Amino acid sequence: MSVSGQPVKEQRRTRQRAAVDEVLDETADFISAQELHAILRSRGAGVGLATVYRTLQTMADDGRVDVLRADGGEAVYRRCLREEHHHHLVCRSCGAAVEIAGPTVERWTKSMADKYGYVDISHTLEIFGTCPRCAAQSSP
Amino acid sequence: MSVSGQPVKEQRRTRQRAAVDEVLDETADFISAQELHAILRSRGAGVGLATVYRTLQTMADDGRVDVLRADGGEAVYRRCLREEHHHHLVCRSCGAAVEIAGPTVERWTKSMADKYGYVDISHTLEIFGTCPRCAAQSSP
DNA sequence: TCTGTATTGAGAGCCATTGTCAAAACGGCG
DNA sequence: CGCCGTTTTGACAATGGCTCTCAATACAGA
Repeated sequence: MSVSGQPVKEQRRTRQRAAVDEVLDETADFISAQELHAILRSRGAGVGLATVYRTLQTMADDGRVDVLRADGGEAVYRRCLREEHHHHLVCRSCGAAVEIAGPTVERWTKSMADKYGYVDISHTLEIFGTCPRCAAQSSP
Repeated sequence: MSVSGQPVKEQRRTRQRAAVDEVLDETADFISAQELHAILRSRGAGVGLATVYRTLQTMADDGRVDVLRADGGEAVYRRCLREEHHHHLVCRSCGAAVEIAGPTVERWTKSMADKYGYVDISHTLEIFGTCPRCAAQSSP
């Protein structure tokens, strides 16, 4: 996936999509579709849940947001700064994330795949931990 | 998780748990709880779905099976050969997996975490691709 | 064998996510 | 500016994975 360019079909500018975009811009942490929907709702912006899901999905397909699975398997989204492929160092407690690139890892996965004859490779790598701020709060 | 030892509480040997164990032994690929349940059912061994879930979950907690999330977020399980921490090269098409260890990666994630002050680190890394066998079938 | 406790299982329940489809919103065009 | 074909939306139903409930049942040690 996301190997080809971004020959995105349509893409009308609508109030709903703008709203979702806005929330993503303001949020530095990974959030779920449900949370995003709740924020919009509390903010008065009426946007249907289905629309939030659709929008996030489209954005994810286009590579405009990053997706990863929370512990329970729930999908969480985040607007990323760097366009290129990268990974995250995510705070288990507050969701704060740092984007990191790992040329070493990329090379390593490639060599492993080659070694075993696997083709059309992709990979997922996320690091979870407790960020400095949260760590400080729990043991002062 | 799985940092501490395995102070597993009880663990009675039951027909159901043995059945699940058996299927896992015979299966080299990652399979979902639902699939495992279907296999048991087709085999005549009556084991409730809830039990399959519970058993797999317990095994996962004890580190006796590895878990990872399929594309749709569904959890898939597999009995692993090596006890220590490792990763997988998984076939997107048939689920066949190769276990691989990556000292380089372990070191890298550790250094990244340190760099940003994150503590109590854990990480997930899985490589997906098409195995030689499946690749051969699709373009002969 | 007896007994206290761990385990099971059928089914209800929970929750994230997707499908449906008529009504509403876009945006290019005249 | 209003028209129109197409894209989007959204309320709600429907899926599907997974968990909870709790009475019935199967262990395992005495």
